[in-house]
Amino acid sequence: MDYQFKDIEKKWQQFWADHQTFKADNLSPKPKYYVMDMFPYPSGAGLHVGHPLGYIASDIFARYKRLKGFNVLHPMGYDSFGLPAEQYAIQTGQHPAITTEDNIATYRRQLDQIGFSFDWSREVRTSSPDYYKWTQWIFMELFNSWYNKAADKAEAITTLAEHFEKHGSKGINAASDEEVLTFTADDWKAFTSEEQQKELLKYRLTYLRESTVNWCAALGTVLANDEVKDGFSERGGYPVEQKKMMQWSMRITAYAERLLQGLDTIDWPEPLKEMQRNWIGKSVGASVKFGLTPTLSSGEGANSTKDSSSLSSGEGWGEAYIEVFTTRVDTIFGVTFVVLAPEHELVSQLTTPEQKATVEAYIAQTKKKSELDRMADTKTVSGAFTGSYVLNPLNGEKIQLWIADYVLAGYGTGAVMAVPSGDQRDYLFAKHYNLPIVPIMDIQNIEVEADPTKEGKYINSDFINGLEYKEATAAVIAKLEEVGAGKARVNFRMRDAIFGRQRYWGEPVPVYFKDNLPHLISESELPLLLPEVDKYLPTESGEPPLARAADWHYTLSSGAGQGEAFSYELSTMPGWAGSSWYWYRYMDAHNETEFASKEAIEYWKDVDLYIGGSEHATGHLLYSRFWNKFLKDIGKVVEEEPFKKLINQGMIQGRSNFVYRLVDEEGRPTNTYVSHGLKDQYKTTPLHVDVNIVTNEILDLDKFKKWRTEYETAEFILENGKYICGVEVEKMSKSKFNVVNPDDIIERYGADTLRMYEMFLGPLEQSKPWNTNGIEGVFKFLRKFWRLFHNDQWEFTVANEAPTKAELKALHKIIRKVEEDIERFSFNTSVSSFMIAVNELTDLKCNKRAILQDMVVILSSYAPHICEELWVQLGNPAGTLSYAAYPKFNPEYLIEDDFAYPISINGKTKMNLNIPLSLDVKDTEAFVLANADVQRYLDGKAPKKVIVVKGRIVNMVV
RNA sequence: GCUCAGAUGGUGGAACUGGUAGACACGCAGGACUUAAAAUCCUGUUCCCGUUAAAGGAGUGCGGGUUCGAUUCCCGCUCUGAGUACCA
Repeated sequence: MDYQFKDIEKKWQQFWADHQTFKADNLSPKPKYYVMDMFPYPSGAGLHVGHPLGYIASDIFARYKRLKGFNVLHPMGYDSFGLPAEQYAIQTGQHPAITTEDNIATYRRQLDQIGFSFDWSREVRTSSPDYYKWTQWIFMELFNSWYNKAADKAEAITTLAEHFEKHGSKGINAASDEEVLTFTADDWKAFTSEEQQKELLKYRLTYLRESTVNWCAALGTVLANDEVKDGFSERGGYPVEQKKMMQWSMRITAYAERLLQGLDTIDWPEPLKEMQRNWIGKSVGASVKFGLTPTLSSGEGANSTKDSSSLSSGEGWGEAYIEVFTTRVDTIFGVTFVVLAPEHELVSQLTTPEQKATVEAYIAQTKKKSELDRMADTKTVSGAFTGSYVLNPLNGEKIQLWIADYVLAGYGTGAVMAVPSGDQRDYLFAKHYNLPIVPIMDIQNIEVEADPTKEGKYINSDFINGLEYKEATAAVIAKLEEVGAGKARVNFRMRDAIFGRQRYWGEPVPVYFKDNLPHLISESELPLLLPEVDKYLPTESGEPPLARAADWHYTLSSGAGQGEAFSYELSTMPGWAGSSWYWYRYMDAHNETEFASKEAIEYWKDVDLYIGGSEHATGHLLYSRFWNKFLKDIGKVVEEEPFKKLINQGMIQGRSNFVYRLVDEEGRPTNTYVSHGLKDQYKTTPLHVDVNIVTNEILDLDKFKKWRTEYETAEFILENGKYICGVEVEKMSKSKFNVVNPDDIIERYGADTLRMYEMFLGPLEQSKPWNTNGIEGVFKFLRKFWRLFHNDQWEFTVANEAPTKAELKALHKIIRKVEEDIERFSFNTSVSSFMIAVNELTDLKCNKRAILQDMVVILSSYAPHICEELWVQLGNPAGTLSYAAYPKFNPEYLIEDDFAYPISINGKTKMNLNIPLSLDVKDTEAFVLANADVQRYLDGKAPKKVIVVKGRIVNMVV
């Protein structure tokens, strides 16, 4: 029979499902291999042809690894909490769980059609209670932990409480809030239980505190930094403003250094690592305290962070100071002013009465500027003098204190020491306000701009004069430490991640409030189920949707306060909560007593290959690494990094087609459409046309007329009897009529063709537009492959004779090629090689079992359905192909007796010459020179030089 | 501005450590089969000049360099895409 892909594919998909062919075993003597895809959010639109690209690549890899003898874990699930289902619920009143369920069904149907070798018995859904029970459990573990910097790991919060009990706050080096108390053991014991809890909260790895958040009014929720792009929400593009709110946060900054270091140990694309490094933003420098002047302290408006009374002590600096962060502490003698962010908390106190009006006007002006304006307008210099002065801690020099919006409140200490000779922003500021600029390097050129050089020797710099950069930095830091005015410090740009969302469709936070303090519910009460609500909107008083849940309160089953009803936390967890640990759930998806068993985790360990898009660089991929490190610290998992190797598949863009509608003199649209090549001779407007009625840019006129009623009577101006459409690459979207659905492709060509064509399109990592033109080539290839096994009457016919040398050569070439290609994720080149191999075997009229059976195994990772069918027809038991052995490459079959050397003169190839490979370099040269054609090219002259690279090339210089 | 990735026929792309540029496929042109069409098969297809065939020249974004030899390595530039942005 001819190649009937529909019957074949249906049959084998059914077989795999019925026999659970791809179920992975948690106990196996085989080496493990874990191949995972970024699980999808099941949107209402279903899959388009771009979505499965990465899944196909990972599936080929997973199937290949099975053939190579690995026990492969290749699971799939759904990231099913999220905003779109909730937005839909708000509009229609439909419960998000129902839409989510429907969407998952669509996704599953579409995925099944493509023939993936997923182990569906391990499917996870983040919105399912038996899954989010464990997300809540991890949250509780984080709440119960603090980060001990001395041990460089997370520890149980009880160890911190014990330390406070014994030693007070002394000797604790922890990741914590900024304002923690200093107290003795006796102080601690004297604290009320609430006071103790309040203090512990400042150390917990997930904590509640008043913080400035990205508030998106249109979405009614806060957003994490990575969910905000240029002042607008990443989803929906709504404006985002800064707002102070009581919020749950994750103390990811505790792990900043480990997150940075870990990047060097994993095999990820360099650009992606770079993005994470930038996001973490480590800078090494020093913090320096600029003391407030005593003159000021006795005057109006003086105050300090600690204790203003000590200012009169005459120390000059000491208790009252401005702290700055700098990466160039060596330039401290070039400081000519200090600048605070306008939002700095000490600004109002440090403004003198004379400057009050100016400063307040400036603050009002900067407040008006939106975040966007402030970013866009980096050229204009603006600021205001506070009237106050600070003292340089190393030479006591009196320095003006300014405010300016080029200093950001959220970075470092919100204050900078300005060195106009070395920093361009400080330079412009100094020029604009006529502040002094002092050179500090002998070779510095500061005539037109700042010169940040580290070369040369210091001048105007007190005790470091004449020194070089390295020794000067060390000397300054030593001196600062000696006088107690500063120390070496590392600063990170990364902030703690906001962990609450004022939304409905997310994991409830397992916390209730008693005396205004958060408490965990008991572990036995997990999962804390998402309650039913009448509407999915915030309440009239602005509380999150969960406040609408009737009768939703926490009651203590025992102890103090028993029977009393406490209110639950009303915000839910953000979208990234469920995706920050899901690879562990796949290891042991149905465990009811743990998130995954110890045995399962110790067997599977980590993800060997993770494939997904680069858009998750600073979100999911960073949070996942953070949670993984935490779980490692508390002894629940074994690897420091969760994803050993990661590959970003490129985005599949849309390829839009256009028709050109003629417009008349007055600019009114007509009913006539001009072909692309002639459109410049007319006045036209381009209109998107459905790419599914266009083939090789030629418009199907009948389909076009039927497409929409307005085109029913359309007329055309054709070129060469055809209507040619215009082309443009855009995002794939419904409104551009360029969406290609995999279902349609499978209907016409089958899943095997789709799989191979998606790979054939180009390198996996590269972004490229989808173009269905060309899919015929892959389809023809599969038919040609099928034909190798069949005679002219389409009867299955294979011969048992021994293969010829040529046949073995064709086979072993492809055995090696595909192996090499898959190992380096170059799937597109494999497809070409398969075509070459089948073309060769077709030319050789090869139908020998010894060749074809191995071909079936090699091709089966790419085109599994057709191969299963042929495998069985070859007489093998059904279902054994997936676990067959990849054929062994034998280099002997590729050994050649001679080689057609390209003979070139001065690097230009002139001819080819067959020369036995048994000849050595010298004999080869003689062989070439003896050739009559070569002599003709040389025109009788002897070449100056002859280069012979054995088995590659002969080059003659004349 | 900074960082990264990329630029090869009409199109998607190949050429792995410097060694025959354009594999493989699409498209296009011509042919076979057919009453015809579809399907299938065969031949050609980087460009220029020339043409029965040949022979010749140019050629991997642009300009230089290293080398017997460069799509590949080095320097400078242009363009495209992505990320990031007053980070002290």
